Amino acid sequence: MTDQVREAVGARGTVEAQGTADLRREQMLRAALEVICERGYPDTRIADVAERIGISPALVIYYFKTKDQLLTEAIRYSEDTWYEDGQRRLASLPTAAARVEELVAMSCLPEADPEPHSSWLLWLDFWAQAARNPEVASVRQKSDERWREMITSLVLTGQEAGEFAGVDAADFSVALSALLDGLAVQIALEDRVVDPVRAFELSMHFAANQLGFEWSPGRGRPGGNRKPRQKGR
Amino acid sequence: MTDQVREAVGARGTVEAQGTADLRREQMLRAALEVICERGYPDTRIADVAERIGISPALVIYYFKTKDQLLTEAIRYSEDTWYEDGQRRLASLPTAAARVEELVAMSCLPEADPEPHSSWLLWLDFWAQAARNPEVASVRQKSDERWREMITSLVLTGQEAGEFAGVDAADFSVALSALLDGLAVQIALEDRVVDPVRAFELSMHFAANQLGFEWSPGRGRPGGNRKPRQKGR
DNA sequence: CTTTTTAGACTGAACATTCAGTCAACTCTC
DNA sequence: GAGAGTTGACTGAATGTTCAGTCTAAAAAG
Repeated sequence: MTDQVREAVGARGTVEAQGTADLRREQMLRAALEVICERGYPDTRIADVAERIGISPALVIYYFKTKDQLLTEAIRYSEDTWYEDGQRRLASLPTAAARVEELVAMSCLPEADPEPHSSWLLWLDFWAQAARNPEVASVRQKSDERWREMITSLVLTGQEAGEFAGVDAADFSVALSALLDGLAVQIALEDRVVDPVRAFELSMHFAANQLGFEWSPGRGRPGGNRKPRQKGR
Repeated sequence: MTDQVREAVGARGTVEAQGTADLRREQMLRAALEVICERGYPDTRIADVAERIGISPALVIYYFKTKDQLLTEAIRYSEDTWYEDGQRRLASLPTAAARVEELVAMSCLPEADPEPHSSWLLWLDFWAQAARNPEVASVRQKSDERWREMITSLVLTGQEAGEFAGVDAADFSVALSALLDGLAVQIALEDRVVDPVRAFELSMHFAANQLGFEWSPGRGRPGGNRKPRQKGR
């Protein structure tokens, strides 16, 4: 066991039965995601991710047979953790409206996200890559369906509870997810007129309007219990 | 004057005072856009665009000092022609509602577009590139503002004419453009559940709802006077 | 009107670099 | 000592860019 690996084990809380191999893999996946965010998917070199964790490039190939596999798995990893994180967050909220709010916030407010380095920039590379790389395309398809189903079932339970009006849940999920995607582009690209808060409020107005519940900004959400928003890129 | 260039002059209708140099440039820009659509921005080689018009790679560099400049200008060219095409289309329509419909159609329905090879895939590469390439970023910013202003002024004139309700035009333009962008992603990536027609109708419902005008599908638009939609990719 | 010059368009071949992937050896740990 | 983990050195292919010219058409000179 290398010093670096032992160090990593010591640092992380949830370790247990994960072998050193699995640890290394995850370490590399995280590093890969960081590099992708910084340099972009196509310009990510295996030397970069190796350097980031202080190992030889050859070792990256030892774990992932090819560069393509590394990047593909990194994307998958990112999507999975993002999704799991989302589910965890929603689970703890009482009302459907609150869950909608959280969901929209997840997609709009860059609240110095913790573990998963899911910058919005990742999305852009992700989409561009999905256009030609079938492997990535299938990851995206699955991920998108998951996301839409999350919205759909959220709407349905809200309707059953009498919180929401009777719109078509499937249509709404397509519309909301598209709206959020489009806003995410602007946020990622730091558009002058579409800042995160505006995107958030705009999305919430749309949701509240469509689903027929009351919502007004400032209810703790933006500028509330969250860490201060990071500046610059 | 080369045979190829002479040929090009003969082939095009609107030539006039465009020197052979300008012709060549445009020819290369078009070729570049085609290659970008096929292979993706980062995988576009100057050899590809050279081969496509039967010239030497060196000539491409002769016109555009670097590969980066070629690609950047290609993007700019694409955006400009798309915008001009849009303006032309809208200008000929009588009512504001019809113009909104056309605008949404431009963004959703892949109607075997004519001159500008503006596939939706281009958008994705465009965004991804804008994230790190400042030159591309400024092109996108300008292009996006233009697009939003197009919507805004369209809404304003519609309101003055009494066609539309009194929503905030700026907010609406942000929302609609984001919605269209998000749907464009799904269309470009050929999502199973978000086909162009559904995206079109969904967007129109949103617009009609927000702007307060009547709209129902099937009024000539999808499957109407347009060329049949192309299949596959 | 003919010859010479010039300038722009264009090319083939080389150059230089970057990088993914290979390999043989070395080093831990069990 | 066996096998997983790890590395430095290397290679081979791809590809952007340079360069030294060639070719052609028009301008200038005679």
